[in-house]
Amino acid sequence: MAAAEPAEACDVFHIDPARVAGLRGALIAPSSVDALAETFRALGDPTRVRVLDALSHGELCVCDLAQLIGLSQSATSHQLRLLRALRLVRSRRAGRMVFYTLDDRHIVTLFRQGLRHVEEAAVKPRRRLA
Amino acid sequence: MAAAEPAEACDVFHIDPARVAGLRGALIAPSSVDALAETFRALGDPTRVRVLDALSHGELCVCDLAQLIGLSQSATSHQLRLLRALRLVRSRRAGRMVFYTLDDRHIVTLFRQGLRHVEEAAVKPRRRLA
DNA sequence: CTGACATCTGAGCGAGTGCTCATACGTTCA
DNA sequence: TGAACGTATGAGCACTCGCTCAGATGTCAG
Repeated sequence: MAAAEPAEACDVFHIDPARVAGLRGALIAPSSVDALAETFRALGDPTRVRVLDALSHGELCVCDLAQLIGLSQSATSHQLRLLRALRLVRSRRAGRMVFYTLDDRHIVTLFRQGLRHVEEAAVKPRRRLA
Repeated sequence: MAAAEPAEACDVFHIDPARVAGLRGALIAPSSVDALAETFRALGDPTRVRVLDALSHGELCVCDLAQLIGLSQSATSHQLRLLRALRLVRSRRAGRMVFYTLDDRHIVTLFRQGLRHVEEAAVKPRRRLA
């Protein structure tokens, strides 16, 4: 456990070692970290936010969805495939059309919570990167 | 408003036009969409998830944080800069060291909500992309 | 001031992302 | 069966991301 690491950072911990040990155990498990990041990454694109937001109001076919958010049919289909793989949306075929719905209402909650953060952050002045 | 669009998708809406009109008004505003996506994108990376998760348990200096999550000091600093610009973390200098904290407890709520989705999705079998 | 330490920052590279274009697939209708 | 329609998919390209490396900045001890 205490093997020789790259030592890129300082050699020892500056805070209480006991607290560090406690922290190590309290951290989210690696597998959950990756799954969590994967989910958030899916929400981290304006196009997919629009897709999911539109679907949060009810079922839509690919064509209508594409027009609604101003995206090409192909691009919409590609995004839906990704969202479907992540189990964020679900598809249902009806004739030549395919209808999509949200597969998990948790997403709506995440959106609402995220919006709350965004709105609160909008009040304070945003810092610049450079 | 009803100008000639690229017409890449089908020419007309398939669902009730009235419902489409209602949908257009109910969608999240473009500026909010971008801000929301920007926030979620920040959470959509395993490294940043680890950083924020570690900080959710309390203040940490860059050095300790880097060691805790097994990342180089430089990479950690770069990520912290990004998170600071998004107002997700806040810094406090103490001598040569700089301590970081979460700047918004909403993030913790988002994590918890996200984990709930992840855990639920883990039960069902995941679909493949191809 | 000088050296040591903690952190920050810019440049640059390999990997990944989101779009378009062309085309294939599945369904309906004549 | 064949054409039309809605959707899905693969290839390719411009762009972005996250890391490392080298060096700058800021702080403290002697």
